[in-house]
Amino acid sequence: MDFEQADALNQAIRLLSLRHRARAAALLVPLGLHPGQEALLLELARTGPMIQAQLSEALGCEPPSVTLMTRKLEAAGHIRRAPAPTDRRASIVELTDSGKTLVDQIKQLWRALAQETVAGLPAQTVAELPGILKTLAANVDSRGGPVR
Amino acid sequence: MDFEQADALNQAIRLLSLRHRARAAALLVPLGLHPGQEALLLELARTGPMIQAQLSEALGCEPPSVTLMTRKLEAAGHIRRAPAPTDRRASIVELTDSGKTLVDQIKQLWRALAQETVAGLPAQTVAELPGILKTLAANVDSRGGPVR
DNA sequence: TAGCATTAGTTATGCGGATAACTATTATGC
DNA sequence: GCATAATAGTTATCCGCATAACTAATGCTA
Repeated sequence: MDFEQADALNQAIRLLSLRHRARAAALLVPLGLHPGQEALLLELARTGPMIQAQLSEALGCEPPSVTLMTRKLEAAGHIRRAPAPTDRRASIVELTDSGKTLVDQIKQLWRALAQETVAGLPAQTVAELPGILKTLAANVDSRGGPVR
Repeated sequence: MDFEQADALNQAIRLLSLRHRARAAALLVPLGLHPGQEALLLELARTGPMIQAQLSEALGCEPPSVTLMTRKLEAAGHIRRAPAPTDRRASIVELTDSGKTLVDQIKQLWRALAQETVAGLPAQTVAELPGILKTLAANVDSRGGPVR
């Protein structure tokens, strides 16, 4: 692969990242959320209460990031952190009622964003897209990827 | 589109963003660069000297971000900022010799990253990918996009 | 059981990127 | 020609996410 192709790909990924995040941010403003927080709330809605280490793994970000995000979401009243009964190091994170109603709103925005994102693409491409993107993400996964 | 599909897509985009950026960061460490800075240097290499407003437009980020990045890259000796002769508000940014040699190294990393990213995908998919990603990015472009 | 490695979480710090508010300069319309 | 709008850039502040360094608790093993 020559540099032109490589650059086109890397640049496209970078630009998509910026734009998709910016668009998500704009949609989340009415909910008082910042991009990244919606992923945490959706993960809790998907999987149920879990400890921060699991959140960190599920979200694909590092523990310190989870610490700060959970702190802010807790301050906003959307989640609750309770000490884990079996492990005094861990704290269990769960949605509050406020968080649950927020998740419903996020889900609607999420559908709108996805639809907007794939506008104008053939249905087959749209259907294949999540799989392709997951492959790409797995390929560059620093942990467990092609390196380690 | 139902929520499951929308969520799969948005989640895949978010994860790819994180992973691709993290992998780029790891590759750039030996060069003493942080992710995002390589894009600025590559843009200067592509287009030649330009003012910060043009950089902001080309990189798809806001002027304050360019201010900080150029300041750090200038402190590192990779770029130079000179007052524009025709417009006393603007400053022209250009690569130094150090920056030019750095760009050559970045280009190699860039090819390696792109190749690593698309590993295992059929050639046709790889060929179509930049176009697809650009379409996605354009679809969610907040400025000039489907909204304004 | 004593010692040590592992794990959960936090704090400190740094960068990219965003918005808001501001200054300085250039362009435009009357 | 002058007042006003538009543009280039900076500063301040916020958030996500990262690494490094640390504490506290758990698990394992000799």
